[in-house]
Amino acid sequence: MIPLTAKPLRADARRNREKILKAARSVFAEQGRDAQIDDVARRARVGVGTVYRHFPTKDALLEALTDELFDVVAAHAEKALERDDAWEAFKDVLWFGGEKTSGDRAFSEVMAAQRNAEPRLCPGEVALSGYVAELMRRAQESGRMRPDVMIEDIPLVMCGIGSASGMDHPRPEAWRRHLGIVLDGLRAEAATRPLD
Amino acid sequence: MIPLTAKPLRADARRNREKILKAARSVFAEQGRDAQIDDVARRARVGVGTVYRHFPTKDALLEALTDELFDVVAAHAEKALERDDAWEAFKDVLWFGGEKTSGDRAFSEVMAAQRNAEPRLCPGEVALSGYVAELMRRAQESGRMRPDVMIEDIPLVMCGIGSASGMDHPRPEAWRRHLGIVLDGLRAEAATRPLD
Amino acid sequence: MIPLTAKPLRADARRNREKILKAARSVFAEQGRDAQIDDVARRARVGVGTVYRHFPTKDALLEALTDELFDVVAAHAEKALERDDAWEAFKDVLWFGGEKTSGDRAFSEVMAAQRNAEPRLCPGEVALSGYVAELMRRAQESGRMRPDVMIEDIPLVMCGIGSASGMDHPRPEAWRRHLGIVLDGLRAEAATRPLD
Amino acid sequence: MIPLTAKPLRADARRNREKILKAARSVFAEQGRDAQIDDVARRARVGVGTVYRHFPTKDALLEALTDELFDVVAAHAEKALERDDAWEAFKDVLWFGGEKTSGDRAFSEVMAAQRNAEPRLCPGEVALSGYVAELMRRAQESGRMRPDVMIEDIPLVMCGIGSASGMDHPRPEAWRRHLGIVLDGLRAEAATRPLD
DNA sequence: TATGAATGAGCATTCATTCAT
DNA sequence: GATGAATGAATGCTCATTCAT
Repeated sequence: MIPLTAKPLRADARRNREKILKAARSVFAEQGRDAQIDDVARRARVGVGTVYRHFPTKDALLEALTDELFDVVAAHAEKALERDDAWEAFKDVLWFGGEKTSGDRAFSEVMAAQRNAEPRLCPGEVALSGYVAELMRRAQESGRMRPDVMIEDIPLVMCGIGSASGMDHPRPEAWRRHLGIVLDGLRAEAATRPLD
Repeated sequence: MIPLTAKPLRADARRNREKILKAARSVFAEQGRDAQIDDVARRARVGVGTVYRHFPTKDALLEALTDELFDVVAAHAEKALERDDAWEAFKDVLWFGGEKTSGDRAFSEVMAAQRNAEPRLCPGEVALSGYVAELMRRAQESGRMRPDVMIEDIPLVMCGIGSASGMDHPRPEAWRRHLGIVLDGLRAEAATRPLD
Repeated sequence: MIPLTAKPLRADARRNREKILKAARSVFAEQGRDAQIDDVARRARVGVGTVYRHFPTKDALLEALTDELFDVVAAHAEKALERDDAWEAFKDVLWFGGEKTSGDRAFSEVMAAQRNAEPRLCPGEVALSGYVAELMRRAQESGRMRPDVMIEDIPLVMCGIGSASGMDHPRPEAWRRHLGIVLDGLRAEAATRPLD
Repeated sequence: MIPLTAKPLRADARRNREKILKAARSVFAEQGRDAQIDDVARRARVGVGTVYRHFPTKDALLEALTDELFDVVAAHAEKALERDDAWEAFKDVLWFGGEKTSGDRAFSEVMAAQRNAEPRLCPGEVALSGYVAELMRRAQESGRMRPDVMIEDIPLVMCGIGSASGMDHPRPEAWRRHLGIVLDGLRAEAATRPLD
């Protein structure tokens, strides 16, 4: 990730890049993908041009945010693989993902938009998918997770959580209750009949 | 609802209104809330002006669609109240809601957008909420549904299902698997610990 | 060209289209292709949207102007074909073309820009080219025009004339003197040696 | 022209200036005056700032290129004054000018743009104009050049040639054929009637 | 009343120029 | 001096909404 020849000027450029990402994160989380680049620039205390120097299009910026999210959760999942109790590890990853994802209006919108176009898979998403699939395999082997769940079921769970984005107003704990229910439904003992 | 003085021209006006609603339904379901009014008009084989005569703003049209959806599901829920087995009735309502909701890109988007504004409650939603709450009370009383679920948890379930909208491409049954898991998690036996 | 079913509303729409073309003609002639669509709209006393309703992009508008110019000159050339004296007819077409072309900053700029992309040939240009080629063939046969000129030489003559666009300030007759010289150079007697 | 106090650093500064001019020449010749300064800087392997240190504005850079061109041609014209045959010398200057000018998209664009603003006369252009005027006087005196041509007619000839810039794709010899025709039209014998 | 043309605020993006390093 | 990141005014185009026919 870190180039061997770190360029000196990158110091303030990188700082700006971070400022922009941070601002974009909050602006898009609050207002969704329809938020304006000018708002991002303003909140980052930076000119629009600077935003465009770092991210060639609005979509590129949105992708950067999404990718970053996946990277963070993937990193968490990778560590979780080391735990002995796969089921607990799996749950931990979902809770962590919920923490990072819920309340981010743009995230679910971007995910949704992508499905209706080409489902661009960023590296982080691929990695995350692999880690979680492995955790699920182990958790099923240990008899804790119901055997009929597939990795394809997980994105839906995350989307459900993400859809609680703006819901924060009344009850920020809403997604936690939701994930609690889902996780209970994923237990081996919960299965009343095979899923489809 | 029905005006006392039924006007004669109402015949083809109502026909137009239906054409518009039908067109809007399919256009918004396919393209989400960003779809253009012109597209709706074109698919309804009607001028834009006519759309605006029936629905003063785009949001009003979107609301009409949402309200209608709630009305349909509420009607179904009202009938479900007559069934003996409250738990089965409850499940039936959710399956029915999923059927109506999934695959409608705009529905979840509208719901999401609304939360970040004033959470306008349409009559149908209020009614539906009441019916489902009653079903839940009975199902909990009968010991089939976990006692710590609240009516507030249900919208999230529906949102999760709705978020599977565009997902249809790969697997149209995705939302069914998801609802299956959630319903299993809602059973009394599934509860591993109280929801927050 | 004229559709059999003339639509009624086209009345004011066509009027607007003409207003826009007229305004565009003068704006682009004065300021060149860098003129702004907003200026065109303002001069046409019309909203920007209206310009875009009639011409989907700035380039489309520019093309419409160019095409129109070619159409007019082609029509003139077609009539010129009926004259007995081909050489006089040929000269007449060039004088007419100069009249229509000189002083139009955008015309030469568009022509130039096109050469560096795909040399889109509009119907009018194709037609004009055919008529002029025929006039040249006859004029050469009659011994009035030098036999080594080719139709490909003519666009350059017109470009030369067009390049006198802004020159109007000092001497609006500049292009006439230029064309006079060129025409003399095109006479059979003028040839001192074959062109390349 | 040469400052009295030659500064030491001038060595690599001048080298940079040359690099920039060379790069600008090719970039603007290829892409016309709409080419970007960043492209020039990149091709010169220099930062944008360096370009701006040497040329305060884009227009200044463009002017420098034009001036240089005029200087070169003026120098050629000055030498041509020494020749005995003024008509041959005159033709030689035009051929030389064509050689330097054709294929340079920016040159004609700049010339055109200038006419619509203040017709800034650079020293080279003034000089060139003087030399060519003298050549014309002599050529007319010798009876080889038609007596009704004026120095003001020459820029138009050069513009015509320049307008063949992008035309190179199909036929790089296009401008030569054109100049051949024009020169024939400038001969005394060619005149069929006085120019205007 | 229906139509669809007209409107114009709004937004993404570009690029000449400035300035901190 | 050189660098290239930052700036932000400028511009092409969209689309919800209005209104003349």
